[in-house]
Amino acid sequence: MYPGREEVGQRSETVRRANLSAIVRELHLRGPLSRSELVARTGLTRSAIRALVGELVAGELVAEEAAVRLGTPGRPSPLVRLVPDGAVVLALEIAIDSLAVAVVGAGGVVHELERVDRPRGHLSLDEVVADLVELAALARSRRPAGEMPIRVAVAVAAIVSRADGLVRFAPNLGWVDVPLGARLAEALALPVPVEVDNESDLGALAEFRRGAARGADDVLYVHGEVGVGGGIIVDGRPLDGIGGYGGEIGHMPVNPDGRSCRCGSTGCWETEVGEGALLTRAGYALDGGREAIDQVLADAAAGRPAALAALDSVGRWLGIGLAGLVNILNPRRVVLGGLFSRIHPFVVDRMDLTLDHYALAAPRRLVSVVPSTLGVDAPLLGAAEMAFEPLLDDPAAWLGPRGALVQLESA
Amino acid sequence: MYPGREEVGQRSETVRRANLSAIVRELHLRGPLSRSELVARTGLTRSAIRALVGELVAGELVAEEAAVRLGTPGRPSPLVRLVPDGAVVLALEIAIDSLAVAVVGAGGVVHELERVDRPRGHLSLDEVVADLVELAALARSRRPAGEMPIRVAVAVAAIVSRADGLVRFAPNLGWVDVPLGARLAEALALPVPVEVDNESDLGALAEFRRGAARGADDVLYVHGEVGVGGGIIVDGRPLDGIGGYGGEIGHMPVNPDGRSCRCGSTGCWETEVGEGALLTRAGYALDGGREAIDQVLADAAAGRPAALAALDSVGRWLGIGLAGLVNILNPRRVVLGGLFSRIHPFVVDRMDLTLDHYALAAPRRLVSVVPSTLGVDAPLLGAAEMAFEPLLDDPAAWLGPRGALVQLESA
DNA sequence: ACCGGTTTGTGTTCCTCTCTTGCAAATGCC
DNA sequence: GGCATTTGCAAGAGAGGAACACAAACCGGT
Repeated sequence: MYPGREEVGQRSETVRRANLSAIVRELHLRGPLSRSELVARTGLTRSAIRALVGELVAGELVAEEAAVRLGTPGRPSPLVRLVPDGAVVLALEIAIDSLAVAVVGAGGVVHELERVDRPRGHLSLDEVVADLVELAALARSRRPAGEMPIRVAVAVAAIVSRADGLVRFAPNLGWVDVPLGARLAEALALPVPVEVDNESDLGALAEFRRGAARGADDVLYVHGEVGVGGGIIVDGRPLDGIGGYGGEIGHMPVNPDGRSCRCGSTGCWETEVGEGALLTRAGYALDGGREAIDQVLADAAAGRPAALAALDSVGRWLGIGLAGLVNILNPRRVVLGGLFSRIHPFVVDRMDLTLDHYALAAPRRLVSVVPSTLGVDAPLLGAAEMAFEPLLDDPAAWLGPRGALVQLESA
Repeated sequence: MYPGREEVGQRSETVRRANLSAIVRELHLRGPLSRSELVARTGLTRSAIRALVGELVAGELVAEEAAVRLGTPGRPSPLVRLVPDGAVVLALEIAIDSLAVAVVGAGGVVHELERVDRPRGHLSLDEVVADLVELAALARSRRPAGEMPIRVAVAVAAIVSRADGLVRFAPNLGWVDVPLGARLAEALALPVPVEVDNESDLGALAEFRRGAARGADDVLYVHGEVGVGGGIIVDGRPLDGIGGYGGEIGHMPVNPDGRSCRCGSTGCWETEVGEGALLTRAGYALDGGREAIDQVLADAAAGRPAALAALDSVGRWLGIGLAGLVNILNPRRVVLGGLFSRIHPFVVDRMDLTLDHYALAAPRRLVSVVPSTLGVDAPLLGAAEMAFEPLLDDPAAWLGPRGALVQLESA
């Protein structure tokens, strides 16, 4: 129903492609499955599954193992699993306080993960790119020689134009209209595309696929750091918007006569729930970074009134903002990431009560607000998930003629 | 990419179904097309198009006409068009001030349209259903005897649970948890399903398909009446949310310490931009209905300060609310419907300026805010569009064996 | 402990569905 | 009349479905 763009005609090859895609996607998302489970999941016949899996096995993307006996009657069905080294991606992240890189294999296996602290403040594109390239080299050096990721993806704390890999606005880095994707592609010198996306959008994807929002088709991921970012999943698909700028929930006006925001607007949500709001209300200096937040949490745990009051206020404004978003989006699950995940125990009561008041009853009843399960790595893992999309979408393009995994040129 | 639910396996029939659907959908959305244009649009071969169109012609859903000569060289291509009487739907609307019914033919041809004023205030379900049935009978009486709509859809100013046709909350009608769909189906006594949806969601669909948002894949429709409703299109698909309650933008908190809202919350957007806010600020009584609004607009046209100030305030709050929505959704187009369409000339400047301040630069640049082109009929026409979906989705199910248009039982 | 019956699943062959390819004919502008 | 475009038709290729035989494990009775 309601296809987005021009529906192009289908042909026999389309069917095969869609079916291969369905199998690989199931394996990627749910882990190893027996052939008969694949039959049940896809609705295809044994013959078809057999042929399709055979093709994937020949292409060394998946492997079949001896049947596991699980107490069920009948002939055991061979287990089909993605081979973790069959296809890997390189995921990068530029966060406020750290840089990270990961090599992730098909099925979501994290082969390598490196995260290093990063001083806050403005750094040049060159510096950041150089650091990332070094990290990537380190991670890749521990992998089999000659291993080539099928794609590279970067999560960055910024407003990003996905189509061209341009960082539009990154106040924490001091970047405006910076060609991150192109520069990184050049510096990495890998013969594969480099994609760039917002860290909150990718955090949403990761929590949706492998975290706290698994199984929910409508998801809102709210990422608190210095600013507040959001990632939205609608009916299983990321909400990107026309320019890929969707999900900038931190700049939703909730208090139009309130404080001015670094985006130039006034009363944005992040001026009430961001790191700065918490620190200011708790009586700390703004430039304390993570240590200051740690201090606030320690104070709160110790029962100090200033910290508790600050957290209470953040909890209230969290509830107010989420109420609006719940009314607009009617999600099944809201996942709190970053700062919000850390303060969750201290704010949950106030937040829930506020949500009860400000949200409509019907959508409120259906939503659950939970902290992130992937923690700081959510955006990084989301980048990996995004990087796998082309493979999941068209596995045949990655199956070499004689079983070698090669990348075919595609439009 | 990113399929929402379990991707079911595809088979040959799936291909045919998808291709038939693509053809019918193109014809429905773009109007008559030559066979060769269909070839270009779908990417299928002439032979395939020939066979598919032939099947549709045999089923009397489409007709082929003599080629039009348009000065192009080559053999002229026959024009394929949906026959307007081939499949029709019955669309109904329960608005604040009126009831309406339409009989719409494939391709969006409005055969009949009746709208009658309705007194404001609480009416029982029985009364409303009886009125609608009467209106429907009137409209259908002017149509060929024996004509049977393929589906019925109702737009209603309420929070609706689409899945079961339940009206959850309709403050203007005084309804809570009312089984509108079931009762209407019973009273109409037509052997076809009756669907119920929110009038703003359907207005969005209509403006997206045939109105001011045509060609834009990411759309926000904002409907002002007593309350404020919204309809959201994301990448060409309606944003329903998990319970179908999505798009309730009227209850987004924009002024959490402001007035209390009839939904039970405080500072909802509609308390600042709804009809009540406008009337109150302009110094009129709240129960004036449409006449009072007319008076405010007349006053404004005459330059009376109170009316101008009230409109200015509404314009400002419109800009504030839209800024949040633009940041969250990054739409290509925002369509103002209902009350907002009427006051648009008076508020556009203030609204645009406010939007400039409160919205992020990147998404702001890409969006255009325009008044509705379908006016009061947008929700009604949206209901028709929704009612046509099953046909567009699977035309074969509506092609009888010998060319008669019959509805097949489907899961 | 043994031994068929039952259940579940595989392998293989042939069939059907659907679109593509290739060639010849038709049509209308220049 | 030449050329470009499109149609119509018949043969061909790709892909999954259906049916049958067989294999492997569980289950219960003896």
